[in-house]
Amino acid sequence: MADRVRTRYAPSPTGHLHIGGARTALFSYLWAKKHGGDFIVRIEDTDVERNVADAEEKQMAGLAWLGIQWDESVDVGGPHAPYRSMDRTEIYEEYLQRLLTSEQAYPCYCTSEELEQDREKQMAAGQAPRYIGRCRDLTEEERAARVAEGRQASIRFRVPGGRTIVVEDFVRGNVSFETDGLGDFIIARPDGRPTYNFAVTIDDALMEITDVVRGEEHISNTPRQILLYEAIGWEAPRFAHAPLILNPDGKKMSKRDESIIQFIDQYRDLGYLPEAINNFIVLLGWAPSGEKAEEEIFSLAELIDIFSLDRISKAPAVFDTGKLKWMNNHYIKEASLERITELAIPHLVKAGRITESLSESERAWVTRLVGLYQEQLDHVAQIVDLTAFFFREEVVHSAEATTVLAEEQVPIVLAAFVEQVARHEGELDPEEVKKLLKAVQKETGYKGKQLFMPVRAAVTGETHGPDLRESISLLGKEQVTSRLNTFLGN
RNA sequence: GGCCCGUUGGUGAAGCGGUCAACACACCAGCCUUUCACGCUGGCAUUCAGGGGUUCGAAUCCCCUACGGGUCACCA
Repeated sequence: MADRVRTRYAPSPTGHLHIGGARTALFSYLWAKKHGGDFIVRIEDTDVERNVADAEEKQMAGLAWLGIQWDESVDVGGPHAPYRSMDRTEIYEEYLQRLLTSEQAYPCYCTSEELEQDREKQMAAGQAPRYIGRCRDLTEEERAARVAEGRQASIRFRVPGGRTIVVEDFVRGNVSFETDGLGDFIIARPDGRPTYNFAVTIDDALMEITDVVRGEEHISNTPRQILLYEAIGWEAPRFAHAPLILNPDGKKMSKRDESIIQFIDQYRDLGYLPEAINNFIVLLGWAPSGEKAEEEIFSLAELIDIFSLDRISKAPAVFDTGKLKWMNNHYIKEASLERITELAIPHLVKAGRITESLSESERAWVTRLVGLYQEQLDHVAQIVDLTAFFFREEVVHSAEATTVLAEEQVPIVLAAFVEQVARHEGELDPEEVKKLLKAVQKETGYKGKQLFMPVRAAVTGETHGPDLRESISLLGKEQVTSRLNTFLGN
């Protein structure tokens, strides 16, 4: 086996990049990079019926967005091309023939109906459903007879009986399986296309993958693959099976599950940051050790340094949406205002708040607007609702605002403020607003909440909100004046 | 049903024979602040699914039970 660590992420092109897939890819990537090795993305498209047209691009785009860079794949090529299973059929064919010739595999003529019946019988009898071996020891004549009947042959691997296969797993330690519980499994369909277990074994071996990282659902496939490696005379790679990811209810995440956003591009579209997603996802079933155990904010570079497969947990990981929000907010606060603004603009455009092409001053205005909310955003899309009052034609007063505005000093304070604003020349920058408010205070004698709350309530319609001076400044002289006058009935 | 695996607070999670059982999210209280948000400070498991054992000593090792999960496809 090559010394250089090589890992791979091998999705089937059936949909967008999923949380679970992203985690598997991340783990694989981190492990390879930690050892200065290679990370490969291979497309496992042997189930042609299920393949979805642009799923391959979607998967790769998702990885690219996360910053998970591959060294070899369908787009950049590499020394072990091609990287798409269905482009490798002649390779599988070669090994299939080899197994057939050595009688380690044999043609099976059973129909789906027959197999289904077998299964039902076994289930009814309380037995484990597995292939009963009807075609296992057919003579040449018997085979010829089935072919003459017009039956099609799939190819089964002849599982040796009475053996114990030990899977050496980074996370689970040694897990053993009895071959007697396996049953001969199909490695190629009647049309010659390999099944997953066969293709994955051939591909991993030929691509010199040293460490296979994948989800727990694959662990029971592993003994089959080990048997295949053995039959062909290859050394098996090391394995690491990551635990399942459960939804917040502690149930297995299903594709239809609506309690949780499952696809990476959905997070991207909502304004989650890739570094937050990576950081959150890596903690799904993995935890750092030693002094790093008390930390949980990690950059990709840092993760490459501290990640280790044997720190992956055996217990399922629960997707904690509250934690994700907190983490994304953390990264949003850390990001530059320019970057967050850039992400916010499309949302504001889509909501009809601003136009697509912004003049320099408009852009500066939007930047300040976003800056007002940057620290409280869980995800950037929230900017639309948060900034609603800036764009409304008429101020809508909340119940609390109405209460505040009923106080007796309100008309006096507001009238004084309108007057101050009207008398002011030039732009209303925050410092100016501060001075005007101060002047109102001197003039009317009202200060603190009695002064600020009426102004806030009348201008924004809310009793809560971001910095008042900046808000008023952003609203501009005209808007503030008209809103105030409307309220005062002028 | 067979075979594999898991089970620490409201939640995520560290812990690998001797700790007052980390840390974080959430929550509560206080501070900061014109409000909200942010931030800061403090509080929050006498107990590690339950029951047996091993040991001077167990969340940590062994066994049983319960619960949860994976898998037994011509899907990956």
